[in-house]
Amino acid sequence: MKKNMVPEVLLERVARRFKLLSEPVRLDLLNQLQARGEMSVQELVEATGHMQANVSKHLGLMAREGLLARRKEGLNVYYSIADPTLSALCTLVCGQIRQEAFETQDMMSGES
Amino acid sequence: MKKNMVPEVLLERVARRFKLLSEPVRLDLLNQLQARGEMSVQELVEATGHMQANVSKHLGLMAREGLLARRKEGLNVYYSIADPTLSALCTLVCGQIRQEAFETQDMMSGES
DNA sequence: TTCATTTGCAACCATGCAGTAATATTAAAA
DNA sequence: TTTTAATATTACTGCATGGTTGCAAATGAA
Repeated sequence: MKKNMVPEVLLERVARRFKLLSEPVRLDLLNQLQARGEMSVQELVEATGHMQANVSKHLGLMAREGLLARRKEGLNVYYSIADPTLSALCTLVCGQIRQEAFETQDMMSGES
Repeated sequence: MKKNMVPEVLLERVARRFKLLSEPVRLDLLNQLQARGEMSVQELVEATGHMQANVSKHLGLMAREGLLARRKEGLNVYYSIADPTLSALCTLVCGQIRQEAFETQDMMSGES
């Protein structure tokens, strides 16, 4: 019997939210925005070294899904983090991964 | 220039961790394990209604990636949650999604 | 031994999606 | 107007992976 039912639609929404965070390029973009605040597409392209079309695609997706806010000004489009839980999520996962790395003597360095 | 560099390998590990949580079936299994503790494959099949081969596949993957612990006893194999941050992650995302649903008058019911 | 139960594995198919190149769109500047 | 810059979109390719089927392996019971 099905117990502890969670509505199918909620499972799917949660899964889709996690899926947005399951790409290194998107995490890289989010990390930049977290550290430097609102940035234009061009700034993000320069900061991360990824191709413009790819950056634009990922930013547009994250904005459509509610993770980012979008503001147009002249030729530039500025993106910023809109989901207040993002940093907490990444901090949790980063911490756990560092912990696992520590336990297996497989150390890593760098900021979250 | 690349600023606020995060090691590529860390980005990939974080992405892979989020990816594990980006499937409704896996979230369903984790939810059962969170609510009822250690369970056998068969119990999880009955509790969720998914096919045995599919459940086994997802459980094996999550165990290999460190999310679950695996214990064999006779014919049965028991899985349990090994990553202590899982419930916090799901709670954060569920809460945010409920908040967004509330803000858009698109209410949902059910437990996390 | 033979049979039944539980679990895992291999092979297959279909879908999704990341990356890229080329082009389109928009807006400002000359 | 023409040109230039910034961003988005389209079409395409290739790869990863979720679901299924069928079977194999392991274990215990008859």
